[in-house]
Amino acid sequence: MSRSGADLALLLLGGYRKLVEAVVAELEVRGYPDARPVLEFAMRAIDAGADSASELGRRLSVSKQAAAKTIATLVERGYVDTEVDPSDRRRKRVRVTDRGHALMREGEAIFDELRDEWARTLGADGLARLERDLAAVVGDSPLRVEAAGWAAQES
Amino acid sequence: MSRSGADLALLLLGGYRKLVEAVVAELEVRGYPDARPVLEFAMRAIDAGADSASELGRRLSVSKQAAAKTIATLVERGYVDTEVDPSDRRRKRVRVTDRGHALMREGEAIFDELRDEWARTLGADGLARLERDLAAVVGDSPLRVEAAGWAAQES
DNA sequence: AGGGTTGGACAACCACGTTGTCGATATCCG
DNA sequence: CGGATATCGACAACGTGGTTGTCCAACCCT
Repeated sequence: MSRSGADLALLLLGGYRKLVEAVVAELEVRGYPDARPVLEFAMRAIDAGADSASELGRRLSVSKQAAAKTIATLVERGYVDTEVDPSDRRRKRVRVTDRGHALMREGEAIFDELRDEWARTLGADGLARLERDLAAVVGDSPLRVEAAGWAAQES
Repeated sequence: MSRSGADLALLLLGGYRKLVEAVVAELEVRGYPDARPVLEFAMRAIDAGADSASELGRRLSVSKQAAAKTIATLVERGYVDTEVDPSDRRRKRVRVTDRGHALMREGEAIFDELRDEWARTLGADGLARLERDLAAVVGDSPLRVEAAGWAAQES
């Protein structure tokens, strides 16, 4: 029944976690043991044009330092590389590598499979309604992924 | 439209954050500047019978050490107190204080107000459907609140 | 009595975020 | 042209909420 507002929050969080944990787990199986949601979302933003730490920070509504750290681990893991911008030598241009793109493709595929599963239990129109209602209520607010610890450990 | 599975995840997370951020912000206004979601949820569990660190850890699907830390900060802030269990001197019984109960009441009230707001934009039946669908899809899985950093700073 | 299990404490660590400061470039403007 | 100002990235310290691992004391069972 879930009459309480707090339960509603938990339900929402539960849905998110369910999805994302499944994706991370499946990505691990498919050869990306170090995929983390933050990294996924950051790569999306980078690919969509946030090609520097400061810019990435802005897009993700996060400090540029946090963005820089994320980029550092992305580079470390080979999902992204950087080169100094010849037209502005302060900047380092960030680009998603082939491996990075491969990861993104896999991630999207898994996400979509999961969504299809939901569509199966809710009905296609049920899912559409869920998404519409959710969108109505949360608005198009900036993303802000983070949600840090949620699945930091594999367990 | 949000056709992608990843967007669905973001929508869910967005909903959760929207709710919880508002609650924390409002609690701050109402005189609980140090209320954190983890604390709220932990208090609920304690009040519902998880009266020791180990037990709380189990209920929240979290290590007993993590639970102990949470209890420590709860004690520090005066929301909870402990006493050794006379019938088992290893245990420390945890109990929510009056101030803790007050906080919980406020929190619930705010959560419910927010839920009412949602009901206003979605319609009562729309919200009910949302909750039902969500419950169907996430199941009655264990809570696992955490979602750590999400609002660690007040900004 | 004596061994296994459980509760809590302590320490080290990880992931992700924050501020603050700094030097090096770019840009704007008088 | 040249100096003030803004921006970029780096580094450091810290906060929050997790994780392991180890340890001792207390409990329970045979």
